[in-house]
Amino acid sequence: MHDVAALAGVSHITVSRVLNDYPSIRPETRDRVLAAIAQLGYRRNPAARALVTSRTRAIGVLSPAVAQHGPASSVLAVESAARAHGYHPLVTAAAVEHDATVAALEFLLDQAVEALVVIAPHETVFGAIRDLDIRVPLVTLQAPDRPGGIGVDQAAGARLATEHLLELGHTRIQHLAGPERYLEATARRTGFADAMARAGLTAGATLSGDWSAASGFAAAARLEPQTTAVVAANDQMAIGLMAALADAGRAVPGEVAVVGFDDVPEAAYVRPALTTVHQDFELVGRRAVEVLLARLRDDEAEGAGEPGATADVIPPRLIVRASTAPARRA
Amino acid sequence: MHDVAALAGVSHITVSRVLNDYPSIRPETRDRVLAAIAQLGYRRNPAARALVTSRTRAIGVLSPAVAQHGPASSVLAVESAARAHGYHPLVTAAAVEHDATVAALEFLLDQAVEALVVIAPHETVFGAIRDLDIRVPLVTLQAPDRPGGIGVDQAAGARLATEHLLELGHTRIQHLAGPERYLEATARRTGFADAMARAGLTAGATLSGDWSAASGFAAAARLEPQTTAVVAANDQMAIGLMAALADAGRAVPGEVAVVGFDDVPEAAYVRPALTTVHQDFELVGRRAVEVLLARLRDDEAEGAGEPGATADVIPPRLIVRASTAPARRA
DNA sequence: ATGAGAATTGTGAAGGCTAACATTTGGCCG
DNA sequence: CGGCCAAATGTTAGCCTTCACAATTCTCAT
Repeated sequence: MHDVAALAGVSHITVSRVLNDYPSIRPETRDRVLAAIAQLGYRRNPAARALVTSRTRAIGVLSPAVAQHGPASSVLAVESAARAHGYHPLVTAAAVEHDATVAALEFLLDQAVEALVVIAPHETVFGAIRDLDIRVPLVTLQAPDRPGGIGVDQAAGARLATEHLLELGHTRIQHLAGPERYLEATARRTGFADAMARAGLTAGATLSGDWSAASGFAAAARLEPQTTAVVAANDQMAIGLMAALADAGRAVPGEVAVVGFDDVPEAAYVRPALTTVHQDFELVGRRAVEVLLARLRDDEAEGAGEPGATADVIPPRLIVRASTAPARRA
Repeated sequence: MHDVAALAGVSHITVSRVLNDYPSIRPETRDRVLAAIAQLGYRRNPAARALVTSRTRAIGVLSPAVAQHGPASSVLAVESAARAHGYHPLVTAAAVEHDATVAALEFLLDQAVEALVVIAPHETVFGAIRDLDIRVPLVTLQAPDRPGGIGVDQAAGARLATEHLLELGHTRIQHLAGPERYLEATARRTGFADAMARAGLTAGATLSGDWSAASGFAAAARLEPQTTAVVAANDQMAIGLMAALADAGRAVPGEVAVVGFDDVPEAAYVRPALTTVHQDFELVGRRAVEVLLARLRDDEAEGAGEPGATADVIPPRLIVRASTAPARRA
């Protein structure tokens, strides 16, 4: 910076002002400085900047350590939203274990992130958050019923899926749930149970998987004989389940109708095409960053009067495809 | 840090030494400092640290802006490898356009990353790299034939897939290629062409898609009537293609055999299960970080004597499933 | 012209940390 | 029991920015 100033024939503070779009700078001076910067290939040192402003402009992102569509989309959305606001994301993946989660959060906190986004949270994360006494704004994605939660209403999505099957005349329905500790999994299960209860029906036993197609495949063996429809907690498991049914010679949707959740890009291209619940991950990510930045601004303005945890609920959308059909009359 | 020092009854430099595992500190002193740190919940300011050491310990990751399995896995692998070495990743997604790529790289460089990883590079990236005069170590993933490239041998993978079809007796084979500007796409296309040429066969017209299942689906319409097998440049397109074939009542693999690429988790659970080429993304990511850190160490040791661009090639593996079968005799 | 006020630029300090050098403490040998 | 060396700890300065305040220059109305 010193060199730039010398080359442009100004003081270092003028360079700083040009860099920060300070209003009252003579255009000619600005040009001279800009030229010097370009000539020298100068880049401002973010560490020095962060030191003096005490703002890192970093947002920590805690994501599950899987390459699945949902989390990956969320990371992407958060990333681009953050960047659009001049922030940069520090992405860290962690397994579900308490220690790993704590370590990952510690890592992010050590980097002095100004805010945190937790994607696809599980119970452990909340424990870790409590243990750590986190002082930065934090949102959790896809758990809109929790304080600080933002995302698609998971329970509503599962309800939608279930009601779709009910409307088709199904009465013997089972739920293929995700791992218990994931908030998304429990919310979806609740939504399913709600819809069944509301219809005055008793659900079949809950099957459970680990989000993977393999676990959906395995779950098929535990399907009850009278079941005519399954609400799967995500598309991967639904796809695995359909594969197992196909292998067993049981027609989908003829004998068993299947609904997924997430609307992964492949959902429309498996056969039969998967009826599923679409989530707007892009919007969720953008909204999360907006909320975070707003809270950051509030903190800056004055410590008190925090608006608290404004839950932000985005409605899901049912996409009907070929994997669901009316129940055959008994 | 000052407060910690006061509480522990030592000077700030001793605190710094404890934090940095400096050898000669009396164990008792260390414990006292550690206790003070814990009591105060003190965290070292990374900006100040970076300022004085002039090391940010940040690695920039440029990834394509898609939530697909391949890139997502690579990001994840790079992330965990970097963290294991005390670095943190700055992930930035960019579209393929030149300007977007330059902007993304500029962004990373502005954050003073010490090294760069470019995932799934396309031609534009190399142009952008040239334009920017990048002075930090850089590796490109999945383009092992380029200088600084690390990854699975894409051409070899496509060759493997093609040879598998040839062994099954297929002679009328078409390639469903990825977007032209992606290095992975061209390498795979080359591998396919090689294998065909070696077998003395003429390939059918090259179909092209954009990596998506939808584009694979659309490509089915352009399949030549005599074609009995297709080598798709990725699994998504293969899945889309199979869906279209199923809709058209053409049996897979009976009438048309299909091979994919990537071995996405769903590949084993579509029906027919997809024969594909497996890549060890985890290993690629780890290797990339290792190479980068080694180069960083070398730079530190002395400017000269750089080992140059050590290309690092990882072999792919063919996974045979149900979507390929012997060609029917003519 | 001349002074007021605005516009533009400059000076000095500080932010939290580590490196280099300086000092103190403790152990051990003669 | 003094002195010397190594171990342990302290002092000072500086990394590169930005902020607060200060000084200069310019523009006009009088």
